[in-house]
Amino acid sequence: MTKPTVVTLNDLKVACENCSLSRLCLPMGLDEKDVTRLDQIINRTKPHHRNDYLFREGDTFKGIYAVKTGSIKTYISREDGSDQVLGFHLPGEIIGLDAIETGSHGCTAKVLETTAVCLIPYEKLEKLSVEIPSLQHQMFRLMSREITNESNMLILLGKRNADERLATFLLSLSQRYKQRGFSATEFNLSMSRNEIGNYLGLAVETVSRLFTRFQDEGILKVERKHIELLDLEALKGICDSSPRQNNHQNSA
Amino acid sequence: MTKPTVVTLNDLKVACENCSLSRLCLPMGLDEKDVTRLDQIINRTKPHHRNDYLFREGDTFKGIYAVKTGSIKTYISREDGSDQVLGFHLPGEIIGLDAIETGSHGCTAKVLETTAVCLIPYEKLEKLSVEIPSLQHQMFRLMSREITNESNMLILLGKRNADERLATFLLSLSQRYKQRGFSATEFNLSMSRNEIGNYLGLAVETVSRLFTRFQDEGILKVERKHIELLDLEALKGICDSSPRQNNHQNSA
DNA sequence: CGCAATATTGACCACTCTCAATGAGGGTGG
DNA sequence: CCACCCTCATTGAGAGTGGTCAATATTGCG
Repeated sequence: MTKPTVVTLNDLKVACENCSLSRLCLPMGLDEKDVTRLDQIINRTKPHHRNDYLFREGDTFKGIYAVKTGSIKTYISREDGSDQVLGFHLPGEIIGLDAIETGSHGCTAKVLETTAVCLIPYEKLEKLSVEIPSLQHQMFRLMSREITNESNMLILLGKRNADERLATFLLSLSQRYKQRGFSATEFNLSMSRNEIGNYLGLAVETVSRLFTRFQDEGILKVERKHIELLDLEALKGICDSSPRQNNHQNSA
Repeated sequence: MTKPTVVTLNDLKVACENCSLSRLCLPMGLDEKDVTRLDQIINRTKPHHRNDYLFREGDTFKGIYAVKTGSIKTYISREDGSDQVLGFHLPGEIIGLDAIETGSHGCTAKVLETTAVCLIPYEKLEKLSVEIPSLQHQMFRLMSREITNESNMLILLGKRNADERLATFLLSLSQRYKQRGFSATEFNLSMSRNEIGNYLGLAVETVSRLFTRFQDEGILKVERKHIELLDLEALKGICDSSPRQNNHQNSA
């Protein structure tokens, strides 16, 4: 059974500061030798700049990326030119796990601001996972976490109104920054209003209006990219409000 | 790199007919001895009946379930009593991968109709994956696939109108049944209208109205649980229609 | 047989999208 | 260094999709 230790993506985040997955595994029982082996397969890449692509839809899958600093968005394009933003990826987070199955990327990863990433070649990672059981264990957990994250997103998009979506989104950013040692209440939004709206299934205008309203209500202060969360409790309250529809499908 | 073979969940589905994961691995290079080992760790359980629980939110994670026959829904409950259906799981599909990380289930799995499942104890599976590299490989693919599936769902909920959601849902069922060797155009809906609506982020009434309209338009014929898809091309056409909102967030 | 759960249908309305115009930065080039 | 432009953000007005409420089948189960 997986031990419910507190060790998870958090630790990976710390690890990534050193452009290494080492600390991801250390607490799982990896010895120094194994850590070194893991470090050795990781490619350090030079910093990427705004609008660079880490990979595009259809690209051959080379490996997974760990964000060191900066931020990345992943999205899928449709033929008609419309996009769907799948996620924003902050330092310490992993990108590309969805490409393992098919061997090619199903989405595009675009750099939002100057960003440093590590590339972990998948073939080597898989081989190493066979040799280092605790690495395999951690990989399973990482992917499991990803599935859980997406499930949470499904709830947000399926049942939440605009207020709840934006509040949830802001709290998510807050928490993720906090875990990384940054301020939980003051940070910069590296993505545009349009990208936020796209991600949350809302029109840009709705996002903009909500920012204005939340600000009027004293919940936050926002000035272009800079945002300050003044009342986290209020935001949490918004997230917990009653769902848009009270489905009674728990019948049978 | 993962080889883009056609071997994937499909094969697992066939495998599950024998209440075994064996055939999942056979094409990946497992020899007979390994297959036997895999078979040995799988628990065959007696059939479950409508409204039984495979597991509930908070239950300790014992292992993943493979659906042999029947169907399962997974959902998350909120304090206020409302639910969010996360998915419907047909024969050959896997449930519970999201619980690996935390060691306890984050959602509830409820039986929709008389259903047979296999329980694959996770600890044993993980150990075996270390010893059988191609099993580990397949596990990674399985989880990756799950992530991709959920991403697709995000698009559906984020950008699609009611017509597109229902059409996509029906085609998904169609395809999954087809892969299992059942009819792609005629099957029974084991879930209620309410559960469909909940899953798709729509009100029950909307689902009901859409069924009626699709029927009037000659796209399908539906009688309570029984459904017949008369015009698959029309359904596909509905899925490909223009998105609800034409976001231009692919600016930068 | 009767009640409860499910499904269907109609009327109404609210949330959020769409369309449109304006404002505010940020970058580029003269 | 300023003018211009282009993108992004904000704000307003109107419309439409789909949710809510309610009444009525329909079915299935005890």
